[in-house]
Amino acid sequence: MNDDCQPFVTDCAVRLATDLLAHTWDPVVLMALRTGRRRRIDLLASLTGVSDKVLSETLRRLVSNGLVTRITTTTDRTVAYELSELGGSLANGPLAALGHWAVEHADQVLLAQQQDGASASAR
Amino acid sequence: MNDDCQPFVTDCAVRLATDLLAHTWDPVVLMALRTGRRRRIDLLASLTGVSDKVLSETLRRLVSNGLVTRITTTTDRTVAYELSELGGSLANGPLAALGHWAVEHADQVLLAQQQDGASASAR
DNA sequence: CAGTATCCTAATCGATACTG
DNA sequence: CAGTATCGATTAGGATACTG
Repeated sequence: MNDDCQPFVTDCAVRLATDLLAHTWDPVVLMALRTGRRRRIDLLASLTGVSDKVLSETLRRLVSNGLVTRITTTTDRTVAYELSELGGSLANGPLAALGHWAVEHADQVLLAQQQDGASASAR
Repeated sequence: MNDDCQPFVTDCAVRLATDLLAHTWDPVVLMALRTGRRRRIDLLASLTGVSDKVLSETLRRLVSNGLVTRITTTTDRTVAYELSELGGSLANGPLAALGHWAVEHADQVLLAQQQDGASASAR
């Protein structure tokens, strides 16, 4: 897939993971599903900013990648999504770590961006 | 920036981090810089698949976000890039964790993708 | 409700050529 | 060497309307 990446395994492997999270809403949906099974409409309501279409694409992609399981209840015909074991290991491990990092360092990132913007407009 | 995200802080905060890594080569360059200061042309050679232009954009963006520092040696006029403290905390922390996760779970992801592809083409 | 189909805009990425 | 400019192809994402 990205076999042409490079030298140390993890340098290249990280591409596999970041590709999994590359689409804007993939990581957000994974985070949202950490608390348990959710229905499509619940996700649509709780994730401000996702469009109907994009959420569909996101869910389909997450299912395709084996991170999320689509559950059809035969009794009342409802559909729900939940993290697979694989998805859970990603969401509760590295993804959560990324979230914590973001919380701790957000101010530094925003500061750097502002400074850059300021110096750029000063040119 | 993405203040309109949502309920639990980390659900939204993760967007800040994934946005930082959203562009294909951002995480790869960060990983490559973990081993120390590198010159632009070295990166271009060691990262198979990056185009000249995209590497430039990537480096500029990483510098803008405060993750990478651009170093100009006044003596011999060379230019090099290295991780900032902020970038190091990301690359050696959560990003490395993501790399390890990818190494351990790559086969599962690829398997899921293949199965999905197989069932999709069987329809 | 879940999910798909269309249309449209903006942004990425690659290739190539060019400047300091 | 570092870095920018331009063109073209591809794609992501939003809005909206429609089907099972």
